[in-house]
Amino acid sequence: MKDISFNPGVYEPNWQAKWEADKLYRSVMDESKPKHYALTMLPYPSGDLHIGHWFSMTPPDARARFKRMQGYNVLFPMGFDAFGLNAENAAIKQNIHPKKWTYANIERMRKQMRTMGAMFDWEREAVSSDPEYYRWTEWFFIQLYKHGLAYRKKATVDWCPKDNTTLAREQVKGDERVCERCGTPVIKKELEQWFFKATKYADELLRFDGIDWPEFIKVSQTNWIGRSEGASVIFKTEAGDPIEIFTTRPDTLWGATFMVMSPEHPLVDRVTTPENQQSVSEYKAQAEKQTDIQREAKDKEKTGVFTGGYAINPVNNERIPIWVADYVLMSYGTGAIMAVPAHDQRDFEFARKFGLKIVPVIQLEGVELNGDTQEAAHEHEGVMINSGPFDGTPATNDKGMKNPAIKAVTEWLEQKGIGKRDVNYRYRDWLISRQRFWGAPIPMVHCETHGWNPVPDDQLPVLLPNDIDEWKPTGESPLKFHPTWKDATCPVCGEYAVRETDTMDTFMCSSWYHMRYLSPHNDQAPFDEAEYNYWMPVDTYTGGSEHANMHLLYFRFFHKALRDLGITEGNEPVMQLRNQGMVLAEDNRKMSKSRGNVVAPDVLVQRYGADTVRAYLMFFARWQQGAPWDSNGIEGIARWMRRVWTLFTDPYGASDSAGAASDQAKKNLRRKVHQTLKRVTHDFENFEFNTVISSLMELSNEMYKAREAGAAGTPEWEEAKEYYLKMMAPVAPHITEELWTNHLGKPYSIHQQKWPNVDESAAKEDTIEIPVQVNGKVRDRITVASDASDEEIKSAALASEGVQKYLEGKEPRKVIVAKGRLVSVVV
RNA sequence: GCCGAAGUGGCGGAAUAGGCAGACGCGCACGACUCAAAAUCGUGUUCCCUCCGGGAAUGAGGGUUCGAUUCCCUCCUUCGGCACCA
Repeated sequence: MKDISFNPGVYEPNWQAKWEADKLYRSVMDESKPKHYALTMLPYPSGDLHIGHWFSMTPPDARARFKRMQGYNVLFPMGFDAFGLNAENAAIKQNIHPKKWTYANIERMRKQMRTMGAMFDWEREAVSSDPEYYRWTEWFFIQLYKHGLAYRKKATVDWCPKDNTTLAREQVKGDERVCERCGTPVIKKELEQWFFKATKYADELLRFDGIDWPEFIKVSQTNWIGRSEGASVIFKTEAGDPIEIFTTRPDTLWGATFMVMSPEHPLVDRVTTPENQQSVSEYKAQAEKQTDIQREAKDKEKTGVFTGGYAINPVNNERIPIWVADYVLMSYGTGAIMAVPAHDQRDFEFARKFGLKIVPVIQLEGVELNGDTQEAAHEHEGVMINSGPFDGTPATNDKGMKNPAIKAVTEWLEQKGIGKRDVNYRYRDWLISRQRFWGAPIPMVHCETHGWNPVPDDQLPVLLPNDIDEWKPTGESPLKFHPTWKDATCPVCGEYAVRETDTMDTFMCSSWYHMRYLSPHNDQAPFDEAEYNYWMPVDTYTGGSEHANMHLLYFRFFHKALRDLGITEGNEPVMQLRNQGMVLAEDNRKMSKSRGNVVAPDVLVQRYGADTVRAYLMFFARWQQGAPWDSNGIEGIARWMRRVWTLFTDPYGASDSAGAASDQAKKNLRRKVHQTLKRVTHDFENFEFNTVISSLMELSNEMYKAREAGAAGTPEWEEAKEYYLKMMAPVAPHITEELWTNHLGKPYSIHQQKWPNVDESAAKEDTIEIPVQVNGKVRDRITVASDASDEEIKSAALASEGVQKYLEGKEPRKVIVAKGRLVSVVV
C-alpha cells in the first residue's frame, strides 16, 4: 500500500539527497546540445539566508529548470562573494578571524541553499576568498597593470569615516553622499591610491548594442557616465599663463565676461595679486573645511572672491576678471570655467551677486535681451549677436555638433588654433584600493630604487596572514601592522621591497566570478579555454537592480578590458539581464534585523516545505517588481499543493463514473491542458512567474471538475496528469518528482523529461462566445463556430435579442467584426 | 530641474496584437461536514441605484477610435538614478 499522506518534510530531503548522489544537476560540456548559461548574482556570506535570497534565486532556478527541460544544456552555478567588510567588522566586534567567521557562514548558507532544491551545480562552486580564487584576482590585477590599465595616483578620494576606507565613486550614494555599505556620509581625502582606467571605455560602455538589458539600467549607466560634448578653449592670463576650460556652449564664448576657478585649481596662487592674497587664502581654507554635501548643495547661495588677476578672452581679446568660487569643481572638466552669465543660470546668479558684467550673445528673434535688466539666464535657442563674425547664426536647443551655432564656432576655434572639439565625462576611473584586511591583496611591491613592481607569477597568490589579531580600524590596512607580512623582495634587484598593504575592492572579485565557475579548481589559468568557448557569454543574468551603476558597470568594464588583453571574447559578458524587485517586510519597510521584521525562510520551509515557499515567491508578486510580504497568502499556495497531491494520489476521487466522460468533456480537458502549456511556456520564457502559478491553479481546478465528470482513466486524463507534473516540475521539483516517480510510476527523473509541445489544434476552441457591443456597451453574447466567417458572425450578432432591442427596428450605421473577439454595432 | 519605472477591488495581482476589466489567490461573509474546533468542500464578494434591470469605474483631465487598463497630450502621486557637471 502506497503512502498517500502529504509529507514534504520527508520526501523533500530524500529527493535532494538522491539528486545529489546521482549528480542530476552536474553540467558538463556537451557539443550536441545548445547551451544556456543562467547566472544569478552570488551572495555575500553575511549570516543566514534570508527571504530575499530565495526570491532572487528560486524563480531563476525554476526558469533554468524549464530551459533544461526544453533541451538546453544548462549551467546554473552558485558561489560566494566572500571578501568584504562584514567579515572584518564581525572580527572587530567578536574578536574572531574574518576567515573563520566567513567560512562558518558559508557552511551554514550552503546547507540552507540545499533546502531550496535548486539545480545548482555544487561542483562548480567558487568562493572568492579561497586562495585558489584570489590568486587569479591578483593575477588579473597584474595583467591590467602590465597593460597600463591599473595605475597609482595621488588624488582627492571619497573616504568612509565609519568603515575607515576609501570608496569608489560608484559606492557613494544619493544627495547625502553616503557610503553604499553603511550609510555614513563620506569625506574627502587626499591619498595615493590604485585605480583602474575605466574611463578608457567610457564611450564603449555607453553602447548596449545586441544586449537585452532593462531600459532603466541602461539609462542609469548612461547618466552615470555622463558624456557631454563641447569644446576646450585656451584662455591666457595677462602674464601669459594658459588656462584651459571646457564648455558645452562654445557658441556663447563672446559672452564670457569673467572666469571662475575652483579653489583647488593650481593656478589660483599665481593669478592672485598681493592685495587679494589674504581674502583668497581665507576662501580656500574655508572651502577645504566644507564637506561635499555643504559645498554641492543645489540651493546654496553663490560665494566667491576676486583674485585681482585678469585673463584675455581669446575670441574678442576682452580683459576679463578671474574669480575663485566653490561652485566650480576641480573634479570635473579642467577645474576652471569661462563664465557666461547671460546664458548660464549659475554664472548669472554669481554675476548679479558680485556686480559683474552680463553680455547677451544669443536672443530670440524680436526679443531683445539686456544684461542690466535680464532676470534670468537665457539658456535656450535664438540667434547669435555681439559675436563678431557669427552674428546672425541660428542657435538651436540641440546639444553638441548638431547645433549649427556650436558647430560653426567649434570649427572656427580649431582653424584659429584657440580651441578644439572635446568631450567630457562624469565617469571617473575605478578606485580599487581599500584600507582593509579582508580582501584580495594588491600584488605589488615597492622598492626604493625600482619603484612599484608586480609580484612575479610564481609567487602568487600573495596570501593573507592567519596570525593577526589587531583589527582596530585605524584608517590603514591591518596588514600594515603585521610584523613581517609587508617584507618582500624587489623582483628587479632582489633587494628589500615593501608589499602593498591595501587590499582590492570586493567588486573586483565579483567582476569575473562568472568565469571562475567554468573551472573553479584550475590552477593553470583563471578558467579553462574550452569551457569558456562553450559556455560564454552568459545568456541570462538575474539579480538586484541596486547594482546598476556598481557591479553591473564594473563587470562590463572588466570584460572589455580583458577582451583587449586577449583574455575574453566578444564585447559583452551578458546577453540578457533581468532584475527582480525587493521583498519588503509586512509593514511595507525594508527588512532588517534591527527592525525585527525579517521573514526567515527556514521557518517557512519547515512549516510548509520548500516547494510551497518556492511557489509562493513566484506567485505573491510580480517578480520584476517585488512587493511587501504577506504571511497569509502562503496558505493559498499550501492549499494548492495539497489539492495537487490529492488529485494525483486519489485518482478517482468521489466519482464512480470513471471513464464515463462525454467526448466533449474530454476534449475540453485536453484543450485546457494545451492552452495552459502554451501560456506557461510563454510566461517562463518572459519571467512572468506569477501567471505560471495561476495558470497551473486554473488547470488543477479544471481537472477536479473533469474528474467529477468522469474523465479519470481516459487517455486525455493521463495526458493531463503527465503534462501537469512536467509543467509544475520547475516550480516545485520535489512534489512533482514524488508524484511522477512514486505515484504515477514513471521513469526517474521528471527533471530529465522533455518539455511537452503544444498541440495547437487541441488548444483551439471549436465554438467561441463573442460579446456584441452596441455603441460601445456589451448588450449580448453570441456563440459561433470558431471558424465562422465575418459575414456569419455579423448576421448572428444582428439577429441577437440584445441587439434587436437596442436597434428598435432601425438599420445599424456600422458593424465591425473583430475576428474571433467581438462585434461592435453602431446605431 | 533632467531621465527612468510604476499607479487597476479591502490586499497581491490578471487581461497575446486597441476588443467581455477584475483571471488566479489572500482576506471577508454565509453554508455543508463536526459535540466542537482545525482541516476540507460549496456559494458569494468592485462600487452605486428603484437590485426586474440599469449606471459608474483601471491616479486626474483631455484626444484619437465603432471601441482605450493598452496609443497620444497635459497634470498629479509613489519609487529609483543623476544633478552648482560648465
